[in-house]
Amino acid sequence: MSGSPGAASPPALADVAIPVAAPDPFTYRIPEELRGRIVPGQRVPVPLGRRRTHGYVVRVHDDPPPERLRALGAPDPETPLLTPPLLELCRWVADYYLAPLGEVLEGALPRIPFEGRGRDVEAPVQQGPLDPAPSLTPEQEAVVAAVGADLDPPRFVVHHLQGVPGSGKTEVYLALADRVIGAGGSVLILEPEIGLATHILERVRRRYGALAGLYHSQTGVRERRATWERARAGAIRIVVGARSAVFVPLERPGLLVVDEEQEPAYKQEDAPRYHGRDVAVVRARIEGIPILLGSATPSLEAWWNVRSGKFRGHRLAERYAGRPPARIEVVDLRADPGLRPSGAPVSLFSAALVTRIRRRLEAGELSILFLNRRGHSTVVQCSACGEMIRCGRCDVVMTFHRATDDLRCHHCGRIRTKPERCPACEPGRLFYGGAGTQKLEEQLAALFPRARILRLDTDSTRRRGSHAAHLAAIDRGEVDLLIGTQMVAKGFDFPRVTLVGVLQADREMGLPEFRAAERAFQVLTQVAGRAGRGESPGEVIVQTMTPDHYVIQAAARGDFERFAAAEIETRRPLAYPPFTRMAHLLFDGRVEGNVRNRAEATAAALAPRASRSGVELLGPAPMFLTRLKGSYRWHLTLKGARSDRVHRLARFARELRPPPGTRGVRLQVDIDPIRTL
DNA sequence: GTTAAGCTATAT
DNA sequence: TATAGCTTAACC
Repeated sequence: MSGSPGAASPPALADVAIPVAAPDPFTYRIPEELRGRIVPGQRVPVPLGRRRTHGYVVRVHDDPPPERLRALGAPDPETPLLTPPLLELCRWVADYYLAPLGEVLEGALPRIPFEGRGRDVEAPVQQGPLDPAPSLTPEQEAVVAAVGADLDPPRFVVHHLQGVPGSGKTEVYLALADRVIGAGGSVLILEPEIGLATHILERVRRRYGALAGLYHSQTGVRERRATWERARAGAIRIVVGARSAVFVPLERPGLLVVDEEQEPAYKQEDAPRYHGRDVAVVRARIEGIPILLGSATPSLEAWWNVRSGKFRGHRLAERYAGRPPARIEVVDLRADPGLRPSGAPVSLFSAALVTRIRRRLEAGELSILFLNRRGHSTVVQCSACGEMIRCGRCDVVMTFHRATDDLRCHHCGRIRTKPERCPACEPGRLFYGGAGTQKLEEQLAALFPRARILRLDTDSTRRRGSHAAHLAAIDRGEVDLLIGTQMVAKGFDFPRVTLVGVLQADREMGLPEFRAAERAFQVLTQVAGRAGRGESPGEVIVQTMTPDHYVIQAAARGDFERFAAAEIETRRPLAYPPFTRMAHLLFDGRVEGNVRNRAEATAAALAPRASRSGVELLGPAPMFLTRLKGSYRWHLTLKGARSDRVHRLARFARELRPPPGTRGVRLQVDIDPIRTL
């Protein structure tokens, strides 16, 4: 290459990240006619092997080229799809989560057709007068003032708002949004799931009309692209969305909000396995703007960061309109009079719960009964030989479904017709044990034959639109008893609910994961928060076999501090997060021996490096769900106080060449894992 | 992701 | 010995 220093000719090479599972970008030649017109962030057509595909320019340069070099095509569109800060953010995601940059970029952008000059789609302008901003409580004002201080001039600070359910966190977000939008900036609000994002958007629309936009993976391609383009152009100034919205371009970004920051749904479970909340924090840092994380039950990590001064913490302790928090009563199922000698409850209901339900029915109020298990019977077992009906592809028992009169695997979806006799010992009779929402519905109907019962779980809301239809029926007052899985625990605001019954609180704490207790506390608090949002005070009954457990005790008192203080002391001696960072290595394949071999070989290669760098290596061990969808699963966990060292070891493991005897085994690396079952 | 090359189990 | 069926490595 000629390189006369003064008259620098435009670079001749471009690194292009292609959405394939290749770890590094590919280098292409920039043809003469495109020299000087190629910049990072552009999408370009490129040849790869014998086909033509597209990629994203991530760097232009004149470094020594690789042996083989092919030419890229004209960028389309010419305007880069990624602004420098978003490209930097995607680079960080690819590097931190060990994902190919091309795949990160592809996932960060909506589908934009080639040659399709970004025609601006008209926003649906419906809308009469907009809602005025309500006046805030002094508590809310104080938070707005504190966060607001970092808006102008903008400064990267992580704020954390802990507010009891119903304390008006959303109003705080919107008051801050008012300021940002008033000053010509834009705001991004992330919600953990699509349903919540849609729900919040309705509120935001009433306030900002066409300035508001919704963005998530299930909005149609057209709408998704339209929102993306309008946000980039500054026509939409407040975007509400789920995880993937963290990559939406914003004109003059002024504030990021992550609502319900503790929700595990922020973690994407397939590659790239990023955490929406954590990526949002990095984006705020890159953009140099404040970010506000909100929660009723903060993640232990966030709580710890507030304590250690890394985040600025704020509180909302009062419930809206001075409503008292629901009264929570813990019922010890072991002491219930209706127990069998074996200790198993005869019915799912304690006498206390039945009394309360009856009272609410008489008063014409709505009760929610929470059981986090769908289906009818969670285990079908032979009463003669003890054999349980298992999936065969997964290492789990199958659940009996009454509606379809069959058995289903909740992990792979396999359906098996209901056997009349035990498949193992023939004469044996089958016993339908364990309760899901369908059995609960049955027992409830037997107890209260005149009550109007609605069951809300993934089975009853599978059909498109049925979820909304059910919610509408509740709104119209056509339901007396609402049964549900965690679907009923989140976000929705039914003023008529005055009683919440938690059927099996212990269910939530049994999983062999270090976050099980945290998760249980969050779910219990959330579901309890559904009670007493209207005029009448609420009441919560928590049925449990372990009334003294610290999770139950703290949840019953609505005392997050008490929970966190206890939980942190269980994590400290075991060196779990927030004291450490983790990386999870999952090996899976059809041949169990090979899976095990690869896990063991990887562990052997990692062990000396791990001990040298102060990282703890757990395993190899078969996973809790050892077999899933026909694959065997083993895992290794890396745990250490230094994030960079844990990360480096995970990268090393990924780059290891699989030794012989490990054919057909896949390795999935998960940084900061949430689920490790 | 896609493709071609390489390898193994199984048919011929 | 041929071939399908699957895994691996490379793609710039």
